[in-house]
Amino acid sequence: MLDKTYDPKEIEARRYPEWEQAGAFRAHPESAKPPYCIVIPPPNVTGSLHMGHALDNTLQDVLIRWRRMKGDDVLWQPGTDHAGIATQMVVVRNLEQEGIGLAVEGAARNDANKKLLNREEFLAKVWEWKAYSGGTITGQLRRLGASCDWSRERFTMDEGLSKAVLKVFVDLYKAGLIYKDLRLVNWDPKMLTAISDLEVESQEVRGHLWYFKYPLEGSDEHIVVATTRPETMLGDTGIAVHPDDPKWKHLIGKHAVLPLVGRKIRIVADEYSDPEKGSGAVKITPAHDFNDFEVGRRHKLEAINIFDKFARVNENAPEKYRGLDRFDARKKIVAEMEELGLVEKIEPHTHAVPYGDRGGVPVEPYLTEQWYADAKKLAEEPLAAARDGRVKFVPERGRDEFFRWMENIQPWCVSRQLWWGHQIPAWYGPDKKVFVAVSEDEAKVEARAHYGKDVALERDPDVLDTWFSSALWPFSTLGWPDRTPELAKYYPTSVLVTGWDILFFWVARMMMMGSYFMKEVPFRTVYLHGLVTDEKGQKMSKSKGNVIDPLELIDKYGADALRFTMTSLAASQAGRLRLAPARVEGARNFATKLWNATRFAEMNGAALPKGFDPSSARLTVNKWMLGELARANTAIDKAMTDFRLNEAANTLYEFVWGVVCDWYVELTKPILQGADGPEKDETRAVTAFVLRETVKLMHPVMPFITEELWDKLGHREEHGPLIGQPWPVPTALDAAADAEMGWLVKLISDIRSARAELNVPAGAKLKLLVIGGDATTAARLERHRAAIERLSRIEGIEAATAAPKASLQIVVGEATYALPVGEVIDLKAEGARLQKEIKKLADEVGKIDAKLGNAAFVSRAPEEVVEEQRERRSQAEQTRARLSTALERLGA
RNA sequence: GGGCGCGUAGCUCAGCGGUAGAGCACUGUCUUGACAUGGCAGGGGUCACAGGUUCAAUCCCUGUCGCGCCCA
Repeated sequence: MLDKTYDPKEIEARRYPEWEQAGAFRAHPESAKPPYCIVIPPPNVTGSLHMGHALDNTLQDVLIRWRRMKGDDVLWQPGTDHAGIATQMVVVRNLEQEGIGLAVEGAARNDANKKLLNREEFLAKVWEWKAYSGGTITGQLRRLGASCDWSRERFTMDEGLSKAVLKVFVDLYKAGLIYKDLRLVNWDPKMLTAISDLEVESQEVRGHLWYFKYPLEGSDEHIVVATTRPETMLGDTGIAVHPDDPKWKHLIGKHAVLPLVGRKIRIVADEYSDPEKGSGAVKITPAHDFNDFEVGRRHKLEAINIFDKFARVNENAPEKYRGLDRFDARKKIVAEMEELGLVEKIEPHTHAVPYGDRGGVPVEPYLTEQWYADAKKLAEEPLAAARDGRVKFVPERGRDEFFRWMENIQPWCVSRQLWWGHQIPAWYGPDKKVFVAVSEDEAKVEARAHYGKDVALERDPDVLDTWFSSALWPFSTLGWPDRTPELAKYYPTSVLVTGWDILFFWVARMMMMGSYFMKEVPFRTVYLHGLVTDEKGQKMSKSKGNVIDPLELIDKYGADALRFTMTSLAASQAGRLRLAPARVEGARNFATKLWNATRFAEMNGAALPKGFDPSSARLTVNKWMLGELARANTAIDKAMTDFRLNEAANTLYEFVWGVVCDWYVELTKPILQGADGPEKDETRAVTAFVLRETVKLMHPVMPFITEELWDKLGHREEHGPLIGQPWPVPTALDAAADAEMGWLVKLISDIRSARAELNVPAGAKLKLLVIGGDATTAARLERHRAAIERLSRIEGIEAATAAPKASLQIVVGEATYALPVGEVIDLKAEGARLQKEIKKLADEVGKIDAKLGNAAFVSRAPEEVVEEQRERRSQAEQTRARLSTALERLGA
């Protein structure tokens, strides 16, 4: 006997290891079954599960478990990401707590008392941290129920994947698609590394626009430039004005003298300068602004780098500013310009400032040599694949977003000045000549060939962008560059499930690398979902204190409840998915409901006879139930196929609660609790059958409770665990049974409503008099007598010619039903109720008449629509007429 | 500034040419032998606003307003 309520804790803790140890999650590349593969978006190895993971991985697991039951050879490829910059940051922060710093060149100014680690020592600490916390997130994914093939778990820095990274870098270099270049890069002065365009977030900042007067050479005149960044004037090498600007065009070709520095700078004509903005004249600092860099190049202006890597003023500036932080330098410069009377005015000004997404400080455009990948070239094939449908996006507008990004893509800066990551396989000779090779030995061979002798080589200290290795994930995890059976069978993978937020970071780059190295896009479908936010639509963050921890929800309501909630949340077209914790509670209640329905079945001897054939059912209620099951089955398959997982969840909810529990269980109680015989046997069998199939249909969404019930129902003994069972195939529908049950449900509902509205005491048992019922109705009433009596609290059903005066009356189909209530009834209230019903129907008839009276409607609308309106009118009118009769009789 | 998405019941959201739906909340009622984490019944909506297309618009088109996201 099942317990009264479902207790997820113990069951979840037991079931998961059981599956895993039985190898239920294993892929079988050797099998003849068709492949279905999803690669997990690898979470940060040292991270922990948040709501985004819970959503993303629930959706993947639902698809995976469904396809597994459908008979595919399923591989859900798990693994973790070394997450270079994020992990390095965490470890650095941890070390700081212990008073340990990094021995980064030039950084020691605040670190006098600190113990400093060199690269090797630091990496040892990171690996230590990984060993300590690396299992956390995979353990939490297990708690969620994720059925990944853990025997194949990979890590972006494990040996095989590192080998893939090296090969990719070297191959792309040799193909000219990776190159080193000196250009402006987004520099994070806190993390002390270059970052890619994508890692820059612009934020609106309320700042100022300073109007500086730059004296003209050999004149008392000034030219006024407006800037949001006064400190960069130390690196100004020119001034740009619009060629047609009447205010300044006469100065083109002349020179100004840069205040505080004394440098002579040229005034150039360039359309970049907007006469409407600021003063119309722009100071040009080629080394510290992307636009200025372009202007500088057009006019051959010198690029003077005035900052060091900490964004402190360097030796290229006048001595008194050296060593100042950029913001201190700003203050000092503004003060001095004011003293010199060179500040014309200062306006408040709101503008976008680029921030590093990790370091959280404004990034500095910084002139350095970095490694770049030719993203434009690599994007060609993915773009073609998206255009011709080799890769599909769900929802479709993902494709447009993808185009928008890929068609305007810039070179991808792949080098990072970090220690944690894949060190770039490039070695430099004494003359800085670079040798790119998969190993130092091979680099040496190349160097020997070049120099004609052995020389000392020095390896490039930089590491690769984290996304470089995750871009290879769909094939590196399958064994590439080796030609493994896994690679042959599972690539391209079936679907990639991820959030909109990493469409460019990750999805686009996987498509680039996959297309290039595998000659085929890495997945057939990209399924994108929104971001989970709190109830108010606010992004969850520690600082706001609105973080909902999925593990707490699992503790409180069970993993299945969380999964159900995530699944029913999934389809929103909005970019954000607001999570109301009450929904999780509702999902927990749903699990309890299913549990109790099973408990009911168990208590009533539901059991599946060997070889039971559902098509042998004779009772209308059972035939109908089996039809409803088939309907749900079909709807769920359709929803899953279309990636409308919320619809699958809603279908399950409505089916289990609204159909099985509310109606089938109640309708069959008289049979199950009545006399023994074939009807009882059949109903017990159908109940057991329906529950067995229901548990299968629910398994992808709620794996734990369903596996438990499957076992408790005794199926495990015979067939093994539920996770490996074949998915149900819908059976045929029975239209006659549907019609009859529709009638029955309406009859019972109408009686219940009338009773409740007239405040007939719930316990009062009334007689049901049938007036004007035909033979079909008589037969139906007879067949369902017990159910009607029980569900609508009736005692006795009899035919009659007219309703007694004091009775409730309802109309269902061709018959009128009277429930004599004697003194209990308030005749006025019953009259009002009937009048309300009549008015509703009359309104409907009126509306339909208006439609049918419209010649354009009748002639232009499709025939079936017109016919349907006529049919509805006739039904409504008949019912209205009968209710009017009933009302008259009440008054009589 | 450019692009996209969203404004539907008190709240969170489905629906997206032809009877407006769910969950939660709310009201009444019921401790009936599966379940009070429940049953039964009910109230609540000019589907943001204004035009247009159509026989017919919550749904398609245009514009306005509000909110959000992405890109500059």
